[in-house]
Amino acid sequence: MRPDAVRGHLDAMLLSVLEAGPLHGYAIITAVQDRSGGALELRTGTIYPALNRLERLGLLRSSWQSVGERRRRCYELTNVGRRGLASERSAWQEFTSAIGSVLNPAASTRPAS
Amino acid sequence: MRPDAVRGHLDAMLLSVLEAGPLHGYAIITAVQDRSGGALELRTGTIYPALNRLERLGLLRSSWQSVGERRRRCYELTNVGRRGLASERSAWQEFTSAIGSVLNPAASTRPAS
DNA sequence: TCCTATATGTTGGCTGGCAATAGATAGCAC
DNA sequence: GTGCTATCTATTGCCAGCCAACATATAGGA
Repeated sequence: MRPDAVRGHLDAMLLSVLEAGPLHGYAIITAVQDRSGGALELRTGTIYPALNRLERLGLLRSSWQSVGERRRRCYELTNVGRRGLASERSAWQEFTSAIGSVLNPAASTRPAS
Repeated sequence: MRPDAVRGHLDAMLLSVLEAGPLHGYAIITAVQDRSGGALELRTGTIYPALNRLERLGLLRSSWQSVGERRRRCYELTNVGRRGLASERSAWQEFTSAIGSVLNPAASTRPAS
């Protein structure tokens, strides 16, 4: 998988892995990696700025937690974020449908060519 | 559809619309638009440099044709281009599969959460 | 005469993920 | 008790690659 393949679809993925409940940054990286079967390895320089941006936009909210001496910043969806996720999902559908129909046009639309 | 939605998938689409036979630049734009149901409107600043690059890489070959006083530059796939298209198609499958499984994880992989 | 469609091309700019870097805690193996 | 790895957060600057804007020309209809 090309490194910056997620370009344009990062927000959707971040919101999606947070749908089931709050996660901290490092856990988000491993969650995406797990869900994608190891295909997607997000970098810290990719997600931390993105998480900040999503929080600034009101799609996420964060809170610090302590585990021993460790500090974790946990992110969770807001209601705005939930609606954002829904629209990101439909945008993904439109996107794959559009590109997909160019790459593999349905035979029925080009009957005998 | 966001303007630069094709980012990273342009080559695949160009090779794909040329699979059935040679086309010139302007016809490629309308072909992509038609196949995508109007969702994708490529710009000249997008495809002409891309076509040149693909020719330089040996995936395409071009030839000038005249229609009256008009000059058209027709592009067609080389054998290298045909193999390139095949690998672009499988890359597209892997890509949609990876992102898709993050956006909509199969219920079976998270049985009762 | 003007507008639109057809046709090809270039230039500069911007977006956004990434590589590189930085630094801290924690646990295990040796 | 020393390294190595995993866990955890964060910033900076780069650059690939598509796009907007621009430039140019033929052709045909209103």
